[in-house]
Amino acid sequence: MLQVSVLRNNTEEVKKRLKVKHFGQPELVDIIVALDNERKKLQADFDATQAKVNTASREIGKLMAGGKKEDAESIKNEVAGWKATLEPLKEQMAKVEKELQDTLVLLPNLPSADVPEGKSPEENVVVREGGEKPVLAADAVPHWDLIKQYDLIDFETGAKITGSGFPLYKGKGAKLQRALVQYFLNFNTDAGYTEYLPPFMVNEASAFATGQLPDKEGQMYHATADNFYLIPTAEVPVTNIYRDTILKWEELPIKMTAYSPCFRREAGSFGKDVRGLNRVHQFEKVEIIQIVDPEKSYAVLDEMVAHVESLLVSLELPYRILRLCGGDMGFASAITYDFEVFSAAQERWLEVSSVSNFESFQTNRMKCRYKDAAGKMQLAHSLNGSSLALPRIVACLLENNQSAEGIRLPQVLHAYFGAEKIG
RNA sequence: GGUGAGGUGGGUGAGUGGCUAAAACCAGUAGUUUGCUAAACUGCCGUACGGGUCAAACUGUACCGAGGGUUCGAAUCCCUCCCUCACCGCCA
Repeated sequence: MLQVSVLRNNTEEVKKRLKVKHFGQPELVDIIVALDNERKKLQADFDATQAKVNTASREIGKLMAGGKKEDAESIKNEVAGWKATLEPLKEQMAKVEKELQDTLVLLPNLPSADVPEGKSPEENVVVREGGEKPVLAADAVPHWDLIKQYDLIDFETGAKITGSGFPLYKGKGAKLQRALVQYFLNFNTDAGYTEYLPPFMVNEASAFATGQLPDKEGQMYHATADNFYLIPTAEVPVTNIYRDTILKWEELPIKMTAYSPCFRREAGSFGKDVRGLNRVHQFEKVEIIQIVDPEKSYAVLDEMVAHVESLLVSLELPYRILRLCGGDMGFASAITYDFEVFSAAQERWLEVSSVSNFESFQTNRMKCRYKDAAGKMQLAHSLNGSSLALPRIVACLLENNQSAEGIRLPQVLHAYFGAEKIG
């Protein structure tokens, strides 16, 4: 959520930047400022009258104590008159405030100055590529065939148990998941991130704070009996650790990592895009999250990008890093880098991580603040990234490393998996 | 799920209708003093939204789990809900 003060003081600049995100309702900015003006005016009126009531009430107390009952009664009558005017003011204020709030949450975060212009994924900018695309044998097959061949995942039974998009990992397939999660978590804790294992369902307040509500309600599974949402990413519960919190300056940066299953309804899409592990409703992911001093958030962003990159390098996968263009960015993000790995058998890039700086967009919703060196209250900045989402990593590991002798695993996984190859 | 107790500021904790934004203590912070691996004393020390100011000072309103209600006036009384703790039940 953007701060009204920002909209008020930089109205034109805000509209200009919203345009980079291809946001369709720039007029909301003016509406919000107008609503806020109205809010202020109403509050001034209300406060002045309430002050009179408070003063009179104290007076009544003194008069009663002094036994001057009649004087007290006459003031009471006066107070009753003021209070009558207070009621409609209060209602009006609540109405305007709600309208202001409801409108404010419709505005996406402003893209940072580094965000490239563009509307669609084709306009994302490739920042760099790394690793080497393997040259596969002529009979190389996509991961869904390899999964069958080595009996790693049973999609059909997963569909029977729950529905399509809920894979049932089996045998070495299941063990590979465990190995990857372990490896990723250790990689992150070695870099100074504190490990958490969060709840996998969250309440409404938490879903709102990180921006899933009201924007993406339909994308989450909703347990209506208790009004809980299944998390689409560990970002939601973990970032919410610091909801309604005032941090001390020295506590920053806060670095957290967490494994969680991720649940996504993701309606739409078809065909090749959704085959095998390309798109599923439940998948495993390890996430990294930081809450930092605003001055340092862009340096931290670079650090997180480098961290994820080194993780990919260690997996010996060909990858590329994209800077998303305005039109392809998420609602809450100020800048996003996507990581994609090359799936050699499908001959396409698959997204495996997304590292974003949210600046104060989430922390403003969450009321996550800190006291700076001068003792002044400031909103912290929040960032997060995947390190990494498993399904597509698995798809690429399988496809890129297939051979007549089985699937070779990168060195770093040997100890975790207990073998050097599958098959 | 049942019964009971309780939810007050960073922490402990007082406060059962007005003089309480809220005692006291601890922590924190600024300073004084003595001096030495620290002590003593003094001041300051919640948040939000307004007004005010270059910025302060100053000032208004709200907030004592959340939301309603009673009252001229509520942390304090009433109602609903949430949460925590204890015991019981059920259960991995």
